[in-house]
Amino acid sequence: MTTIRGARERARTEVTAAIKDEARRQLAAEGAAKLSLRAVARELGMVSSALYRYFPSRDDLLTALIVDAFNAVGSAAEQALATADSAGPAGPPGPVDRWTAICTAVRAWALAHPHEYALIYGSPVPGYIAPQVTVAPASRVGLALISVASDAHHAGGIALPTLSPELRPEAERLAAQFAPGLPPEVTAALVAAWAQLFGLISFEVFGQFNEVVEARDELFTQSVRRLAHEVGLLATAGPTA
Amino acid sequence: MTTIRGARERARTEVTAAIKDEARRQLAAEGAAKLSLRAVARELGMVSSALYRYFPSRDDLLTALIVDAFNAVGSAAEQALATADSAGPAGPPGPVDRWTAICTAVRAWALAHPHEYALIYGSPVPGYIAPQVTVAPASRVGLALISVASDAHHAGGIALPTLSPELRPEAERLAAQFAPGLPPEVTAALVAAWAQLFGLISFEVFGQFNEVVEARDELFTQSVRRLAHEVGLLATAGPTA
DNA sequence: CTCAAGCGAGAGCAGTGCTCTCACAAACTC
DNA sequence: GAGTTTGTGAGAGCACTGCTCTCGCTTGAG
Repeated sequence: MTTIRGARERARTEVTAAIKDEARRQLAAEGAAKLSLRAVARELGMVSSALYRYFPSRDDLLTALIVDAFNAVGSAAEQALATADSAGPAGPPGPVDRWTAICTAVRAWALAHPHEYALIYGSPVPGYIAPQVTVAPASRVGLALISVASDAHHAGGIALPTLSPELRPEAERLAAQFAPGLPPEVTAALVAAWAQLFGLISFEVFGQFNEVVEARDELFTQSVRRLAHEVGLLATAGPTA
Repeated sequence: MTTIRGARERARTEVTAAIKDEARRQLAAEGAAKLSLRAVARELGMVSSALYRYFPSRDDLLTALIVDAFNAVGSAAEQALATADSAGPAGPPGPVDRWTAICTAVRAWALAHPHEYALIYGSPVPGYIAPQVTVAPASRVGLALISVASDAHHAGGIALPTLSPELRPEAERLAAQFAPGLPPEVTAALVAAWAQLFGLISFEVFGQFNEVVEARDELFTQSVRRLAHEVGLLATAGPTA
């Protein structure tokens, strides 16, 4: 896979990585709106036009950063789930704890990288339309949440939420498309919980809780457990028990 | 109050309104990032430097638009609550219906004004710090939600949610600061529901539901009723019954 | 060894927010 | 009513921005 193809290609990947690193630095310092190609080039000791050899436009640079951010938060979620499953001193964790592990990891990543979080879960850039390459990385967190519900379901550790008749067709469509084998009651609740989870995180990251909520850890933890309950997850019963 | 002070002041308020109108038009067309003072001035037939007589900087124009947006969504919420209370063919509406009226109105406003919504509930502008004048308009939706819970509580139509011991001190602080007379169990759940409500709306407005959720009306309605239930609101019992 | 491809430098275009000075006109004072 | 203060618009200019184009140099493949 990573066969060295020559000095030129190696230099190219190195410069590409350096550009993205510097861009990420400016992103963290000033935000996406003030990300300037010229400033990146200046900091890297090259001239602005040279950057266009690596990224055809500013939006393409942003796309690369968006994909990286989605992958970062996605792998944070996946790793949190993995370590929660492995480091079990008292047996395998229950579905609620697995759910909480993912949510907590996403929140921690968001608080550690607010500008990258804003890039992917904040206001969309006006003319910018997310290219197809972003959808797979973007769905990693959602898939992790689905897997928790799916494992719990197969282990019998799930209680079906109520589902209004109006929402049932949509729930069945969602189940068929994203979580085959999961009851529609669960998938509908899952999608809602997914959005509400990011509502909690966004309000904290974007400062809406400033001067309002102080004990944010505690509020988040309680809310996430409630969301798990809404989805139907039960505190007892390990994923494979 | 609005005594006409002379032609000069009248012209000033007129021009100020025209600038904000044109800026709002550009906001709706292109988004906040592409809002250009020069373009606004061009459209209004004046020179760019003249705009600085009315708004000291681009950020000040944005602040004015932000305040207007908060007031717009706030009054939409308040009016929705008022009409829900007045137009009752079958007696006064229950707390859940009052809650749903507010949430639905906020969502409708957000979908109708996506860029203004992004301005106030999306990623914060990097260097921009919300001045004090924004906090009162910003809290109107929250206050409307609180009033629904408060009315229900005084009418005995509320069921106390569970409250973890870790969150209790914060909940009591919130109750004392924002909703005197409301039980801490309710205020904690209320704040969480507030954030989760905007999570649902933001995911829809910002396109996170694209290619995922189709029946958004139904999902929103069910989720909002669940949130009302989480806060402790009961479907029965009118606000003053 | 040759030659096309990749690359950086530089100039340049159209646009941006913002500052400054200058001239004019309205509004207030005496 | 004359004179002065104050608000206002126009214009030039500064330091930026994203982006395009051309020009040479270097590199690696044929």
